[in-house]
Amino acid sequence: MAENWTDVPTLPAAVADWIARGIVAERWPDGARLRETEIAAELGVSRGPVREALRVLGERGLVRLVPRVGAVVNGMSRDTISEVYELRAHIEALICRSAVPRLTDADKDRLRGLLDQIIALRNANRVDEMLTTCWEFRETLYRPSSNRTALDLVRSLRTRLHSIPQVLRDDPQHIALAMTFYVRVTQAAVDGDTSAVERLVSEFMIKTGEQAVAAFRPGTAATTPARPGTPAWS
Amino acid sequence: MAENWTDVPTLPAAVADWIARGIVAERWPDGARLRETEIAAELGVSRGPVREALRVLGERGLVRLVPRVGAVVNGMSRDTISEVYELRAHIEALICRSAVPRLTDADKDRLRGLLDQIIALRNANRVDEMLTTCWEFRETLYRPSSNRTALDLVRSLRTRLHSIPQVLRDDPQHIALAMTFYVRVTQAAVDGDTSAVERLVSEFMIKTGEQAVAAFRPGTAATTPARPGTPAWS
DNA sequence: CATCGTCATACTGTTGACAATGAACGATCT
DNA sequence: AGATCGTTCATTGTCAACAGTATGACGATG
Repeated sequence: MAENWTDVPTLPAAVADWIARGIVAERWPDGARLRETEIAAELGVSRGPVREALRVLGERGLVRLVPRVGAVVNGMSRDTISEVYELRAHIEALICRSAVPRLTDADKDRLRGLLDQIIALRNANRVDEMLTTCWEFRETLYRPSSNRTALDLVRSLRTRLHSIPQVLRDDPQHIALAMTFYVRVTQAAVDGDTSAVERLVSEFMIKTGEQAVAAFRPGTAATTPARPGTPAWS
Repeated sequence: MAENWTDVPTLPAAVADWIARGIVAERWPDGARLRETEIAAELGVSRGPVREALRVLGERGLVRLVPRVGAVVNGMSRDTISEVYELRAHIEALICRSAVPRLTDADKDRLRGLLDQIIALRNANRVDEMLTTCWEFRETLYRPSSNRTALDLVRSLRTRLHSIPQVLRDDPQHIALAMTFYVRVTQAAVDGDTSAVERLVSEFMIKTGEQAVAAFRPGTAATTPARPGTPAWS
C-alpha cells in the first residue's frame, strides 16, 4: 500500500468505493473493461482486494462480471436512472408506512431540528453540509421502520447512482423541489400522517428522477472529482 | 480442486451457491461464524474463491461481514421473511405495471400454455416440475418490463429465501392459493388488465409471506438437502 | 471465588507467483 | 485482397505463504 487507505475500515470496501466513484464520475466509459492489474497498481494494493471489490460491485449492479474476461462497466443510462428512482419511490414509501407510526416524540423533535438546520444551511449557501443534513433527516425518518431489509436495499440503491445527485447539486429547480419536500414531509411526519408522508416521499422521488434524467448527459456526467467526504443528494 | 465443480461456470459462484444452500438448509445456525479455512478445506479449494463468495453473500444479505472477524450467518427470522415478501409484493407489482402493457400475443400464448402445464403437472403430482414451470411463468410475465433493475432485484431477493419455499412446497393450502393465483393472473394478463395483475401479484406475495411465516420453525427449516436442480416456490 | 492480565492459537487480511484461458496480431493460403 | 489459422501476449483464475489481529484458555491477584 502506498496511499492513504490506512484509516479506512477494510481495504476491499475502500477499493469498491474508489471504483464506484470512478464509475459514477465517468472515469471509465460505459462498457469499458476494468483490469484488475491496472486498478491494483494505481491504488498500490494487490489484486486480491480488487477482485473482492469487483465482486461486490458486480452484485450491486455497477459492473457486469463476465467469466474469463473480467469486469465491464455497467454505465449509467437514462433508463437506469429512471428505474432506480422509480424503485426508490416505492420502497421508501413502503418504509415510511411502518416508520411514521413508530416515530417517537424525540424523533419528531430531531426531525424539526434537522429541518431548521437544512433551511439555515440552504440560506447560507453551504450546500455540502446541507446535503449531509438532508441525508441525516432521511435516515432519522426511516430508522424506526420495522423493515430492515428495505432499509439496506435503499442504501444499496442509493450508492448505485450517487453521481446523479451531483448533477442535481446545483440545480436550483431541484433545490426548490427539495426544500418544499422537506418542509411538507416534516409537517406530515410530526402530525403522524402516514399516508401523507408516503405520498410526499413517493412524489419527491419520482420528480427527482425526472430531474435527474433531464440533467443527465450520457458522457458528460459528473466532472466533479467527487471527493471522499462529499455527500450526495437524495 | 477435488470435487465435481468442473461443470459450473466459475468457482466463486459455485462456492457462493454452496454456502447459500448450507445457510438456508440450516447447516450452520444463526450467528455462526463461517471460517474461510473450513469451507475451503471442505470444498477442496483455496481461500481466495471462498472469500469472494462470502463478499457476494454479504452484499446479498445472507451473511454479515465483520471486519477482522469474518462472516457470520445472517439467519432467517420471521421478521426477515415477512420483510422480504412485503418488498417483493411491491416490487413485483411495480414490474407488472410496465410489463403487462408490453406483453405480445406470443407472450400471452406462452403464458396460457405454461398455465396448462402447471395445472397438468399439479394434477399429476409432479411437484418439482411444476415449480420450475411456475417460475418460468413468472419470468415470462415479468420479462417485458422496462425496469431491468427491478428484475435483478427480485431475483436477488428470491435467492435470499429459497429455503422457505421448500417449506411451502408440500403445503396444500399454499398450493391451492398458488393455483388460484396462476389461473386468475393468466386471465388478467391475457385481458391486458394491468391493475388486476398488479393486485393479484401483490396479494399473492403477501399471502405467501404469511403462509411462509406460519410454516417457519426457526431451527427446523429445510431438512431437504436442496439438490442443485430443485426449483423453489415463488 | 471472581476478575483481570498474559500468552498461545487460530483466523483473517494481504501479497506475490503460477497456471490457464481469451484476445489481438501477423502469417499463410485461396 | 480477403479470409482463415496459428502464435504470442495480456489478463483472469487459483493457490500457498506471510503478517497482523481477535479469541479463548490459563494462571495470577485482589
